[in-house]
Amino acid sequence: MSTYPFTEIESRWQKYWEENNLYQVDEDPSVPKEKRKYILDMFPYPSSSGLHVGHPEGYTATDIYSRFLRMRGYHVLHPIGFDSFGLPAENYAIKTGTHPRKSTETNIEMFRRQIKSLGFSYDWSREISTHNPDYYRWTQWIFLKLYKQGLAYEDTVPINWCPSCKTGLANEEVTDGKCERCGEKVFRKNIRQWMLKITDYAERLLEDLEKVDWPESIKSMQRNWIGKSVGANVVFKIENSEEDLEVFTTRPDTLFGATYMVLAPEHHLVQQVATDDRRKAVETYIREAAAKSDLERTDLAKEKTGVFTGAYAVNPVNNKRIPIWISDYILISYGTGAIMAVPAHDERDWEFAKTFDLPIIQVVDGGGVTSDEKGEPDFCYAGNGVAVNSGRFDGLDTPTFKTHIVEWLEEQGLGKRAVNYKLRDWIFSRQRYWGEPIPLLHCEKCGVVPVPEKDLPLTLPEVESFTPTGTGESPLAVIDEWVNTECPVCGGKARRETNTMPQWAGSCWYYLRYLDPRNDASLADPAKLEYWLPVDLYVGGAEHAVLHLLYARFWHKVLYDIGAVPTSEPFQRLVNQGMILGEGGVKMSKSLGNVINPDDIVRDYGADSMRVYEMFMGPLEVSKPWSTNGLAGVHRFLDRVWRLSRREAVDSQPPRHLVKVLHQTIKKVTDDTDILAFNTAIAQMMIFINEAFKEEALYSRLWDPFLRLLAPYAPHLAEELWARLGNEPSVTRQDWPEWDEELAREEEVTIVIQVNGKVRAKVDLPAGMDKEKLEKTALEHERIQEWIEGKSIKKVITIPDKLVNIAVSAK
RNA sequence: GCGAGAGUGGUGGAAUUGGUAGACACGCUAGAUUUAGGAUCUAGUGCCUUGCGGCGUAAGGGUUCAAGUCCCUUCUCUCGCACCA
Repeated sequence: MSTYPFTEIESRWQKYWEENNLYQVDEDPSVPKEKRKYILDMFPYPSSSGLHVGHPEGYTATDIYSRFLRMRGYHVLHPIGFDSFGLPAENYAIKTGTHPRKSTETNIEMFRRQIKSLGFSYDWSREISTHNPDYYRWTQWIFLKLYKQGLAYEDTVPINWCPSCKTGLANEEVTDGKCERCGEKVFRKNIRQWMLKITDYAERLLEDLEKVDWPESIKSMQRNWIGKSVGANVVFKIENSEEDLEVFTTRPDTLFGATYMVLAPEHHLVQQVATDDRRKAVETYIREAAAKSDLERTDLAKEKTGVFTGAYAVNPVNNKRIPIWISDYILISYGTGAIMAVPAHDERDWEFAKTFDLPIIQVVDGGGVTSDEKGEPDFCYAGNGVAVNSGRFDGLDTPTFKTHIVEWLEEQGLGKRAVNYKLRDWIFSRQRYWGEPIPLLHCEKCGVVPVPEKDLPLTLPEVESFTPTGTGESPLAVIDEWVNTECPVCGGKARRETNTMPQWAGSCWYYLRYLDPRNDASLADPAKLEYWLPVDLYVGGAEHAVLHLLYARFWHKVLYDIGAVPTSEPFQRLVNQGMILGEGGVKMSKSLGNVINPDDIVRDYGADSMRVYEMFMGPLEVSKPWSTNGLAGVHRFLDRVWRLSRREAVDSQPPRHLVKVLHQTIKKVTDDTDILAFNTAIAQMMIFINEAFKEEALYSRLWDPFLRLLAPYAPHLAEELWARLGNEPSVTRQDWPEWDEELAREEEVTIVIQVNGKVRAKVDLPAGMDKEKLEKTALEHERIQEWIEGKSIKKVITIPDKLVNIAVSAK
């Protein structure tokens, strides 16, 4: 393949950019707020396998956009760093004995080299790594703020325990009942944990989604995850008991249809209400439920199970006695851990009632519910409708009934409006070594005591073995000289907290540290936070929709509440890049052997080809398959640019049609780059090159602006050709070209002539011809005459510069 | 099941407010050049048809002079959630 000397060109300009600190940015106060842009990539976890082709996709997009903005006069902050705490490095340490710091830092070096080889315009002076004590000092500082705000608490809770990783996992790290990292089946285990009260922020996390410019799918996933439900808590009396039974329902309008109650097996009243003759069955059931994994409990396909407790509750609306059951389809962690069951109007209750032959009473007329011989409906209707069998409420529609019944319950002191969220508090402990130590002490006298801020960072001790103890404690627990310490309050004996933070901690606030990465007095100078925040564009994978992006928003809001950041949301605009699949549209994976290594691409085709190809594949947001042929096509385009540049440059007036294509190209590339439609911008540059290639000469008046357009996309090649044109570097410091609408205009347009909506002729005419003239031309057209002959013309629609449509009817 | 999104040539994908469907690229075909080439250049390339012409944007219906685009119904695929009362 004929090819231009990309290797030499690329290394030359990368060196030049680095030596001249071309992309370093400051907080110049003379730059007005609207001319400052913060363009952020999701920073990578430096894995041992190096960069894959998915990384450069998002990184190239933000790089092109950053370079484009700079050329248009913006002050652009575009940083990068590494999310360097986490399990893989620790698992590697367990296997090989290599200290995670060592393998992590080796991996970071590899990533840094790979990222630099693609010519991204990062401000490397701001690089950070989350495992660095200068960084995690502030992660710990934020944790202490959370603790002091009452947002961190200890609790012994059943957590998802991965027997292979020997650690607890957050709900979000469990997929299909299996550990997201190792695939091992997860089961429940009670362990003392540090929890963060993200639930306190549920409402604001939900509401503020309105304020941000994010993909609707991500917003919807977050809403779904937060899972707000509005309904009522209703109190039921228990027969022969002092205790009341409170349930949460979103359908208080179906109270008259409640035919039984169900408690979660873990509900605190179960033991009390169970009658002696039922006690044995109840206890057996509780034991069985406890032994089940979460996966077994939530397996939808399985039959409903449960037992009757022997006790009865009283329905407050009609004083009917209804039996109390227990079943594991009721979750202790949601609502009150108990429900009123309305089998006629809830699918789950319906199944349960059918299994155990419990009564079913229809109370909502959905328009089609019929009754069987027992007088019970023959299917479950969960929608809205008109109330029936509900005493004086009969005839009310569902929403009205809900309002009325809640008012009535509140008057009677039997219930009140209630809101529930699916969102749970965040289990913030990991029983691992390679994470930020939680900066707390357990003092024999004072209880839990925070490490004084002046003693931060609380650094990780050196250990011999990274193997988890498996008891639920981290490897830190066996380092006596680290664990045993003095209480800073009373001076007595104290033990350090041995749990570490989960991997999400460091990534919750890294975008703040970029603003002031070497500050050792605060997490960042408030003036710098004020200068740059919020992030104007954040690009990364959709896999972080409810993990990183929800946690980061939560921390940001806490920091906002204590006055540490000036905005209520961190990321104003979010774009998810699509996945890059292997050739043929299958997933890229090691086992399929179809993984593309960016190093190979850079070596064989060059960084510019890699960049332009990844942007040319299709829209940024969608998944698309890799194609080496497609890559070669893009490389061919850059090679043509190179060969064109070798022609003799002339300063004469270029032909009109080329000037026109150039101005059309400037317009299209400007508009498309602005909306991240890089694929169509590149297509337009190809059109320009195809046209220019037909000329003998190289017109420098066209070439200069074209190179500016090319610069964000293929910065090395553009830089080289810019210099060869006799200009001083750097092209990236030049102004973005302007187009002239007049020069971009087509003077001749093809007019389509239709008869009854079908194209019958096409004519080339001068642009801007008026309607009458167009219509006349169309009607007189020879071919059209044939089509309309002997027919009567009903209507003629004329769209200037586009078409003439003649509607005729047969006569 | 619920929620979100998507279905356009052999392939990746283009198509303001409804106004020439298939830009650009890959692949393919033919030719030129070349010792040769998977390099380069030129031409062609949605399907059917010798031609006139007809048919074409998942399927069916509707609105309109005009529908890939708007409305209704159905199907398929991808992603997320999943007994959350």
